[in-house]
Amino acid sequence: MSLATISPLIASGFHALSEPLRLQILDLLRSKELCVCDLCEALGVSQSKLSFHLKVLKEARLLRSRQEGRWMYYSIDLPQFVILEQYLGEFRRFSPIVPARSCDD
Amino acid sequence: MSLATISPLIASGFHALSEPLRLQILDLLRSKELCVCDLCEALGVSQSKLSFHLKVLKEARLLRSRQEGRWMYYSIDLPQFVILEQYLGEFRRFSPIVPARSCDD
DNA sequence: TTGATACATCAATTAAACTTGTTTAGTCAA
DNA sequence: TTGACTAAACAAGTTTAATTGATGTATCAA
Repeated sequence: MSLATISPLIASGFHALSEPLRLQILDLLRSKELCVCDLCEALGVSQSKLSFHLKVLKEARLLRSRQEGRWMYYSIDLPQFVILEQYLGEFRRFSPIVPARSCDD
Repeated sequence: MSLATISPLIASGFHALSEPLRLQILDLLRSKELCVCDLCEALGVSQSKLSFHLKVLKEARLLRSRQEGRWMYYSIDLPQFVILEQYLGEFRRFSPIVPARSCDD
């Protein structure tokens, strides 16, 4: 993967991950999918607020949604996590072994 | 690593990574350290603007700086990249194999 | 000491993100 | 149908982040 051509999805992915509440949402969804009302209750935030952040996560392709009756279930959309993980991993390939210079820190 | 207790550094790390210009800066620094004027010239942005973004990256511990005479050299600070990479990797451990459900996409 | 260079910081403005309350649309049971 | 419920969409207002231009500090060479 060339880092010179940075996909807009990369930046928006990291942006989606930059909010504490959104990280909490992802944490809750790690093991199982949940509907919005479950998340609302678990996080103690308003539905409207949650809806905004779920939209950010979904547009960054970190979440997918599935409707079942009147409930909307959200779950982790793994591929984009892998892409972001690999993006960060690229930095290891070109940098000296950790820690770089320990002599004069 | 428990995801329930989210370090502020995690969120600020992802925040620092959420800006296209900051990603470009990191890209330029992947293979070698550079001084601010090198980055200024390579990116075609004002020194003041660059200084602001370098500070964001440094506060997120993605960059380190080293002064040599009147030049300030910036370079990748790898450990935090590894931490963020591992944070993303945790999501793979609990989710089904990629791709999750390929039947009805 | 003077002037030039390299960079950081500040204050003011602009832009983007987030919050909150309300409205709209879809689902389901009675 | 009606009414209760769930979630998305919308439209404020508020907060936070980014940009710009000017100023400040340190280094170095003349």
